Amino acid sequence: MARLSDMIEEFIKTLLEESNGQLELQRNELADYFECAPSQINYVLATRFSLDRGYYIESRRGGGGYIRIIRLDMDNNDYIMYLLKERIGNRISQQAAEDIIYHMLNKGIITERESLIMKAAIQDKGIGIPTNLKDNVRASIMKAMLTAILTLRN
Amino acid sequence: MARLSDMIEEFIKTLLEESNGQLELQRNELADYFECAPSQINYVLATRFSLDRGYYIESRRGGGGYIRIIRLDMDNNDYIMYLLKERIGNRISQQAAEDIIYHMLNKGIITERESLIMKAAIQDKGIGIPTNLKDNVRASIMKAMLTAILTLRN
DNA sequence: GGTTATTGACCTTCTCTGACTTTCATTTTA
DNA sequence: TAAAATGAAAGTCAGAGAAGGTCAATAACC
Repeated sequence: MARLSDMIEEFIKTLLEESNGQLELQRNELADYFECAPSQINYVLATRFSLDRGYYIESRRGGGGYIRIIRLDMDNNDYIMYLLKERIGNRISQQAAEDIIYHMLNKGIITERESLIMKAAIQDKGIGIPTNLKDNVRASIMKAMLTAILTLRN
Repeated sequence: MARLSDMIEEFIKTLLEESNGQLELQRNELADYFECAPSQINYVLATRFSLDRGYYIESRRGGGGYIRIIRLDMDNNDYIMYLLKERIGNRISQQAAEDIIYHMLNKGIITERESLIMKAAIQDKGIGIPTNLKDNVRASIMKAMLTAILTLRN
């Protein structure tokens, strides 16, 4: 018997298919439709539409709130996906991060201006907190920026 | 666009466009037009036409009262210098930083791609350390990125 | 028995309203 | 004519309402 999560996953994927890889939905509406708890939707999003699986989620609370699901183009972005899934873990040094940015510039994934902004954001000086945490913060920031670039390329 | 606030924001921006960046309006009139509470107008002004987003509000109460909305048009380099030297100190909230990035995008100082990268770099989620330090780290990163942009433009 | 799924209670954020306050111009009154 | 009253604005703020988020406890599955 098909599990609820699977059905919701299928449903969302169909919608994504119909809407060119990007869609907005209302959490409560969807939960009503499947007669389940609203938090069930979060579970499906977390387990089936994670970054690892090639999706990016944005949302907004309050009146007029929404959840936006974006399918990322994994095939044309395998280098970035590799960076996100394997190369960058919880920590990364400034040198390593700069090397990655340099490489992305060379491959034409980002512009020179973009490379300068990114380098500024991951500098030791920029981060300005105790050294033992810097590499962790840098890894977070780096991944957040890379994810932003992924959503751009669709 | 479901939200009333967004509709009012759009409306005001159209008026501003037509009137060369400065306009006067009557709060109650506008509230009547949108069939909402007058204080809704204040909410829109506070959240969408803040100083960080590049607008300045003047008003006068009593008979013949008005609200004047002024779009700020500062030289781009001066604006960045103001951000670096005055606006951003040791700490800045995510909302304020996002408003500034939004404003820079509107003024054509940065591209949309650059704005997304910058927003990613200053997200609470991206920074991933104890809350009490986030605003400090964010301020550092923001200033580092702005400095990079400033050097680019010379 | 351990992993995966589901729910519900509680939290956070954003929007919108209404009651109350303040300010200013005009008109009335002593 | 100066002070008081009136009316016409705009401002403030707390609270209700409308979304989505989190997490721990339980249930279902393999």
